[in-house]
Amino acid sequence: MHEPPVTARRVTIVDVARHAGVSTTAVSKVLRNAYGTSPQMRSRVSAAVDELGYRPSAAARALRGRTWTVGVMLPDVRNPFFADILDGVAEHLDDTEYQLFMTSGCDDVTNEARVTEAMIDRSMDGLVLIAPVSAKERLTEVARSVPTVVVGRHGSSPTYDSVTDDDITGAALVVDHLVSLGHRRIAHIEHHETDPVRLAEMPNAQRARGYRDAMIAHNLAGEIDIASTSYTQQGGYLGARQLLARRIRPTAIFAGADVVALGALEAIAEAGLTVPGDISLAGYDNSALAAFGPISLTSVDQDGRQMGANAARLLVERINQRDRRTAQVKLTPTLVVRRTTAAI
Amino acid sequence: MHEPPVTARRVTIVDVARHAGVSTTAVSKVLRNAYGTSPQMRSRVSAAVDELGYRPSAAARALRGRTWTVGVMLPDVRNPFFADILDGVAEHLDDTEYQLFMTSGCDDVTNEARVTEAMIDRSMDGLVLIAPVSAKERLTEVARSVPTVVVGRHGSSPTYDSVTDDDITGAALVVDHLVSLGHRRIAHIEHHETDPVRLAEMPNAQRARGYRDAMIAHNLAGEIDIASTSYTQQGGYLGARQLLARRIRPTAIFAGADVVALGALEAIAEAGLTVPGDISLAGYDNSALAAFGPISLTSVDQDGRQMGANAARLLVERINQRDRRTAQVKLTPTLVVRRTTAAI
DNA sequence: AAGGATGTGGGCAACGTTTTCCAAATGTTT
DNA sequence: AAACATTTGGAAAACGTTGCCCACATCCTT
Repeated sequence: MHEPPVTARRVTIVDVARHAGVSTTAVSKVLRNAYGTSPQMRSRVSAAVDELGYRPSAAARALRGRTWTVGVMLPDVRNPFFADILDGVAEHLDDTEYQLFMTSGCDDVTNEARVTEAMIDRSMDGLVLIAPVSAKERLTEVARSVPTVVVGRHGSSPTYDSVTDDDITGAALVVDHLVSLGHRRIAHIEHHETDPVRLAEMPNAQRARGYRDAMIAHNLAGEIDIASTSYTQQGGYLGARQLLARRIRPTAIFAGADVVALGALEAIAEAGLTVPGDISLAGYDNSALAAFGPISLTSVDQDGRQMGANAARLLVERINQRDRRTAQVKLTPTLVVRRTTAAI
Repeated sequence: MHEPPVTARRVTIVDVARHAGVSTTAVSKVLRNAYGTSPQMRSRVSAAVDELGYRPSAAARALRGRTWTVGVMLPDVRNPFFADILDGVAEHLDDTEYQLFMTSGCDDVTNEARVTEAMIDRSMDGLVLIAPVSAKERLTEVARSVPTVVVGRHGSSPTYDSVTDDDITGAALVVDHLVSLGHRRIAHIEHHETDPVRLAEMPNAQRARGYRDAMIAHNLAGEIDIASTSYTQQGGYLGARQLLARRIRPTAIFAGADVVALGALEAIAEAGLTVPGDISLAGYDNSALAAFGPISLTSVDQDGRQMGANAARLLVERINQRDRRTAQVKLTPTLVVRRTTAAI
């Protein structure tokens, strides 16, 4: 099928003004409900807007001030935890004029730079960066040119707000739970990290630290056993294989993320062992996967929705008041016990 | 004396022009490598651009021409199949100047309207609409004002291109497979649909039709049995319960989507039956869930990546040539046999 | 009744690009 | 050497908003 392009010219503020018999200034004022408009004019302009089906050009607005657009940088759409955060952001933003756009697949520093640049180029009013891996200076720089909230990365900055989960507490919850079930040989699969800043700021590093601290607190320093791979299903598989090959096998594994636990599940099944009969397993994130019946994974719940909502709130606040002090919101996780952990 | 402003002013094309000692026109030409620039000028301008770290304002560009932005409307980030499509789009677009932004959570007509409006307001150069539910007239209207590709919806339009999977063939693949295993009582769980246009265009309706046609082709018209619920886990659960309550139980269930199969799995387990011992089960989409070891679901693979890549290709083509005829790309699915289907 | 406050509406200059034009310089053909 | 074609670079007008002004009309004080 085919149809010649009908070049329907866009309805502009000028058309509305002419149609209502007022100036463009007047229309603009009504649209933004600015000071200096009589009820009579307001209704005339509104009528014209409706009749003509006028919509303001965000592009033109961008040149003057706001675009009513906020960008969310997502490392990976496939991670359901990020989807929770997104829900929270979206929910909060639904009550406002802002429209949310997101990007995905920013797994490295180069991509992150490209995406943040792209968002700044498009004059977005605010940015939410979820679990960014860029250098701190880079983030600080970005936040200097546009209001920014960083989610899921510890540490404070003079230019951006941040929202995190208390990963140290979360890890401790898991260890406490396993210890209370009688476990002592509790191993951990972590995401490998060497860079000092990232060791301090990335959630994975905090979880590993929380695990260590909690083990020590339970007088189990000697039982600390960490497989250092990555926060992927593959990483979980490999990590679990490492741990299962130990001379004395752990009786419980704390995987740093739910996807890691999934990979571990495969490795455990492959080794002919059962969960939680032979070995207990806990994850982190309480994603939909963890809740899924046949899997039913004990996991730490971060309430991503809440994190997202907080991020959106902070962002809107900062857009409206750029010079207010930065804030750090830290939420407390909870443990959701399911069927992959049991008494020894 | 006043202090200099804290926020560094943006570097504009004027700054570059001054720094290079040429006109803004010249800079613009070099940037877009337009006709009428000497090699000497090109190098001077490029040097100035680099030295000043200049980046063109997409906002300003939008007012004149392209924004180099394409928008992808995603119904739901949580559906991993959509993520595959997204990967395909992103992969293809990475080779171009275009930046991709997406929205999610457009589950109804109102939201879809809001999102498409928002994308048009922001002068995006092109739109990819994934499995939209809006009325066809609405989509046609949108496509009239901006190049648009619709993914996952059958039927052709004079204004937009479309990319689909051949759902009828896909459904037939499942039926053929089950018949070859000796099954005759093969039931189907569909997403309920009444609207005539949607009945013709939505993938779910096509799958139901493919199921019916294939059954008839195998002389099994009398065995056709459909539970009409929805493409959700809950829908799968309820649908399977309906089917299991039949006087003569089906020996195989073809679920219209992987999530539906998951729900069905729960219902089957609840009824004290095993898969594939008592009953065979197949899904559609070959999502990561289907591939996941413990589940290992037989499913139809749509190659979302390929669909996305095609969509991106068509979109860029149309952006560059708005009056070319619309095209419909239909891809052939394949069956991935796993452990939920077995001989009777 | 004069003066000042307040309310109401519009003119106009940005904002940062792109895109015609157009002029000058240079090259090529008679 | 004149006429014409091509190349090179710039001036200036959009594009659709917003926000700072200013002008005028009312209304309220003294």
